[in-house]
Amino acid sequence: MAGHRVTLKDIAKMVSLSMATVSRALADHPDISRETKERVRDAAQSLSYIPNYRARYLRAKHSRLIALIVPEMNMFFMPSMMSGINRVVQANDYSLIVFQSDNSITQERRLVEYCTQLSADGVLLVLSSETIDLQHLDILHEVSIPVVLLDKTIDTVKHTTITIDDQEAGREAASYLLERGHTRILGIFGDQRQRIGAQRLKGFKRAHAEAGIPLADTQILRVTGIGELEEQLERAFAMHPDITAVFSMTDELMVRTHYLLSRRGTQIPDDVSLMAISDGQAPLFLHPNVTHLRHSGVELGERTAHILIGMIEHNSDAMMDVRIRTTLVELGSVATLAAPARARAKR
Amino acid sequence: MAGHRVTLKDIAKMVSLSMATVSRALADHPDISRETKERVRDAAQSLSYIPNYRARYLRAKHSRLIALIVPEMNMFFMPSMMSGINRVVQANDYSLIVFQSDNSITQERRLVEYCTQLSADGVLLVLSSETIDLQHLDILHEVSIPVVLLDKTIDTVKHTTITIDDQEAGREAASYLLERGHTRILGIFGDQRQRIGAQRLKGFKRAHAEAGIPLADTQILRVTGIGELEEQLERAFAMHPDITAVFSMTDELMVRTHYLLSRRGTQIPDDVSLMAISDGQAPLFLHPNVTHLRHSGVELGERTAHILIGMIEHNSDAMMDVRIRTTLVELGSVATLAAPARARAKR
DNA sequence: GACGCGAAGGCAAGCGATTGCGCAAAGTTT
DNA sequence: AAACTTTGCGCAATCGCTTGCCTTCGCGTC
Repeated sequence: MAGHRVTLKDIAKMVSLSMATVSRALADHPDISRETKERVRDAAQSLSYIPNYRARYLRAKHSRLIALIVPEMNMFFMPSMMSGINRVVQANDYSLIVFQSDNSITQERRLVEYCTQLSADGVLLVLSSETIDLQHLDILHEVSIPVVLLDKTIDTVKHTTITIDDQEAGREAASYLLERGHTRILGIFGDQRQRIGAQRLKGFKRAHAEAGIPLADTQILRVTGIGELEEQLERAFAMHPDITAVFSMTDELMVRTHYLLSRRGTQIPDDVSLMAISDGQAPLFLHPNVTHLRHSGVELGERTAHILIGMIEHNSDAMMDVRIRTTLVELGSVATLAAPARARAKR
Repeated sequence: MAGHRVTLKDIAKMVSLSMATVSRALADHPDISRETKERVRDAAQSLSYIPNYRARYLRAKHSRLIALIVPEMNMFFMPSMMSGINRVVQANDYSLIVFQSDNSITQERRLVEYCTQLSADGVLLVLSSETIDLQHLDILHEVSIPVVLLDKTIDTVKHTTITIDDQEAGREAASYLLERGHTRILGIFGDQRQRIGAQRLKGFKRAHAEAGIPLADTQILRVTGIGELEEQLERAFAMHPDITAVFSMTDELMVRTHYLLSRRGTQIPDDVSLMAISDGQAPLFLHPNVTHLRHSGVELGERTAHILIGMIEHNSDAMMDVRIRTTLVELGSVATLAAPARARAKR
């Protein structure tokens, strides 16, 4: 019907004023008289005028767009993280535009470039599994678009990063189990090329070292595809019949482990205890609920978004490296074993 | 460093040509000579020129932005749906900008308006639970922005809608159970004000009617908050000790039901069979894997995005109503009961 | 030699807003 | 009454790019 969208010009024509005046009137600029403002507003109303933000932003040289690039949408971490991000992004009048790199560095590169072309005001990046260096982010720096890396990342001294305190989480989990008398713990880890996996494993090992408990390399599973888990698990149990606890680095690994354990008839926690690092949802719908070190995806998302917006608005590019601590949530999946180790823990 | 972004003007200056020529050269316009094109391209290279899409789009009167408004990011359906949407959106050179309405109609309204201000080329909308009419979408129609409703929706004759074939799914699930001899099935449903819940229930009832099996209203749980489930479940089992199967309308309800059943020591499927409508992920990490009617979030997302893009590009506003069929995935959570009902099914 | 024509580019008007500066009329000051 | 201030508004440039139409030039044609 309309044909063309109503613009300032149309309003200007209607009230016989210049576009400049109309613009200022709508913006409640002090230079404009009260009555003029009213006339203009009425006209805008009656024409059902809708301001064109893109034109406005073009002129203002920003976009109020924040781009989020994720490798994939998995059901465990992403939703809560995105929810957190989106909440603060929206609250600050930005819009979130999300891209998937499908874990391809090529895609990731393309998307980063695309962000510059769209002149995003900032970008949030969860690295793809193929990403091993950060050169493709230089272009963002050149056009001074701030970027913050979150969750999955690699070591860098040039970019602001915000992650779980992975190493500490790994350590705490293992300590928790060790303190409860478990001296043979099976650790299930993901791809070791990712920092996240490497760090959690490091903490896991450190806890053993600190407690003076030996840790065989065969107690550590490095699972790159969820399909491998079953076989690796069986082998580990065969090799170490004395395993009393299993630690799972992620939710995905945890639910799968829980399933496999249930299927082979292993009782949790009577036969084997289970513990994980989790964002806290999955542990609640597994029986028994699994004790975990909780990292809130929402919190990570919110903090990240805050930081990015801070960088955008203060034009700062101070680099920081924030680590979010996890909190222990004790549910029913860990048994406390008898005497010896117990005593030591109490000492 | 740069101070200002390199623009066509800078290139024009560098090669002493007009902006128009530079623009055409970069666009490989036939009016421009081969050598000029090369000179221009080289200059663009050396200045590391980045085209400003927003300026281009402003001029072209479109945005290549598709907005997706969702009520919330839950872990079950959203990730796969968004993944599907995003894949086709990206493949067609649009960008997806996502908003959360937090299940608030006020927010939803605001966001829809925001879409017009950003001049999104199209809107994908998953209705908030508070939405009971679609007036707030009229504004989209006025400025001719196509919109398609998906998943959670309400009845409408004015808007293109794409959903699971909910009623049929409910019917099939119940039939499946009935055919296997379950004559006392507990149905767990969500909020009945939502079309999705009402339809699935309708199908559930129809299956009973068709099979001539009585269905007490107490066999139907209407759960509006997941917290209510436990109590309702207990009450139902107390009232109907002869329940042999439970049907769960969604993943969320299903995992919770599975958990509660496990906790009370109910064996699946020996004591009680479990069946659900699901997007197919959760059933795999529960033990035993649960038999379900699968609806692919990815597929729904992809089809929806395709349709919307079609509407955008062909400027069509033909209204349609597509229903996606579910497929049965038989896993280990349903037992087949003995004689009587069996016989009837075979007949 | 007048004419036509294609090739290669430039002019300038947009897209829809914002904003520095200028200017006239009205009000204040001295 | 001359000199200043306000008040209220318009001019025109600008954001960065695209595109319809015009111009210029060289060349073939009759």
